[in-house]
Amino acid sequence: MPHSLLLVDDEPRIRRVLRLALEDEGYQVAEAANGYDALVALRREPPDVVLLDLMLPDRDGFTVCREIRRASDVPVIMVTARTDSHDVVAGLEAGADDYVTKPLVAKELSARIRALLRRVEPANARQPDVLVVGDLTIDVPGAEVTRGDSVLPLTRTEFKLLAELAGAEGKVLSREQLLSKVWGYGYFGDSRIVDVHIRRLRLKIEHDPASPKHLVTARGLGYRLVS
Amino acid sequence: MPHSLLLVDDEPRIRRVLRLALEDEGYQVAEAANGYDALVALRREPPDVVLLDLMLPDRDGFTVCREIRRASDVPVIMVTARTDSHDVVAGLEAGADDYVTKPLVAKELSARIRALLRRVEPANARQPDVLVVGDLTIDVPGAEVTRGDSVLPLTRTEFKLLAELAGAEGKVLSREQLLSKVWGYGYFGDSRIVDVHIRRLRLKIEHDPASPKHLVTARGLGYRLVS
DNA sequence: ACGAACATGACGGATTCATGACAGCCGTAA
DNA sequence: TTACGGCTGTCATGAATCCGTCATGTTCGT
Repeated sequence: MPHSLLLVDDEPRIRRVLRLALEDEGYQVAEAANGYDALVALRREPPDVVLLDLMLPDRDGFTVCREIRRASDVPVIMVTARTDSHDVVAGLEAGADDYVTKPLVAKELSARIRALLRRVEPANARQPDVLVVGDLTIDVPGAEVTRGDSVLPLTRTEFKLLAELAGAEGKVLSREQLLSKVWGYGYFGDSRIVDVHIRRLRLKIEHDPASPKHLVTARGLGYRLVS
Repeated sequence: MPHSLLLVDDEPRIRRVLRLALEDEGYQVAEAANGYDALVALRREPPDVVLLDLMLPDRDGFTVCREIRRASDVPVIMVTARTDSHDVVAGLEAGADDYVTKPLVAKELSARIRALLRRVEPANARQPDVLVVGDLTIDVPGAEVTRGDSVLPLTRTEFKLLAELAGAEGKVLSREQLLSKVWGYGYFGDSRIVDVHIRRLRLKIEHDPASPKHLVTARGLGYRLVS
């Protein structure tokens, strides 16, 4: 899913130029023409980053930035024609994360947005890395697989294999794909080793390993995990 | 406690000017004259922010930045005379958080450092001071572990190890991760040392050290602390 | 029915970890 | 200063178990 930006500037022409450039970089762009609209848009549809011009018709950008900060932690980049160092300091003190001056190069703005997102994302991406397939619960960071409340005693290779298959649930993964993901790219042994570990996995996770219901063979293609 | 900066620049004169200006702003400044020294200083005494010049005698700043990123998440601000937008993009892509051009105004640099710290600090400060795992209470600032109302006599290394594992409760930490967190990045001995200290910890915190219930080994992966 | 692809079971070598012992180091107390 | 005790890193050993390979049996698609 693309990252969303909120572009706040009163000049329709500048908005249009920036929007096109940023959409070209793969962002989804919303617009606001003044501080009030910006705050409304911010609350209605929180973007990943706000691009804020300093000169706005209703109130100046510093004030808007402080008001944004009161309501949200969203990253703010000030985009303005005022190159004075004093303004930079004021902008950053008002709570902005970055301050770039017009005329600006789209690539640079995009790079700054990425840098900021790179810094902010991990805090938001606090989703527990737990996969659920059928009655199996796969705790990736904990390297543990549970069914009901019993822990399945998987070995390292078995766990990695299962985790890969579960991460692509329903999709067929070829032996080669599994080899490179589980065993690493520098492996030159027989790809039949996958079969053996699949079997060992089946013995542990299938109710009837002889006729697997979850860890299914895709003859001639590879294997597939279904719930 | 003041924030610490690592200033990487080959020009002694520039270092002196920046150091004075930044100390004036209340920062504690360490210096490195080249990329190698920077990496050494980084692992010996991790700063809160790195200020990195692009032109260094041994290797260029982009490379140094990437090498820093491989070992650490520390905020990096590139400080350089090269104003070309292409360099800005390259610097940010190399993992830098910000890019400012000389000649620079101390107040602006300071404001950018503050903005960056403002963004980064909360992520680091999210670790609570007292961790509770099972019947153990781990007082991190007090460096004390209690069970019930008796204090467990842990050594410094044992305590750090336990604190790291408790901070990532339930997650498997590899020997390498533990080595870098407990022993520091600059340790090149046998990683089996982790095993030995794990054992010593078990003798002190497990009721039956021969079959550990809390400090569990994840064969082939590392260790994990569970309640 | 045939060949190819996969399943199955077994085996030996290789990893991996637990455990106990030991020497160097450091700070403390005498 | 010296002696001492506790902490740390290293090592050797042994046991557990994991992994890759192979030989053989079975199934599937054509």
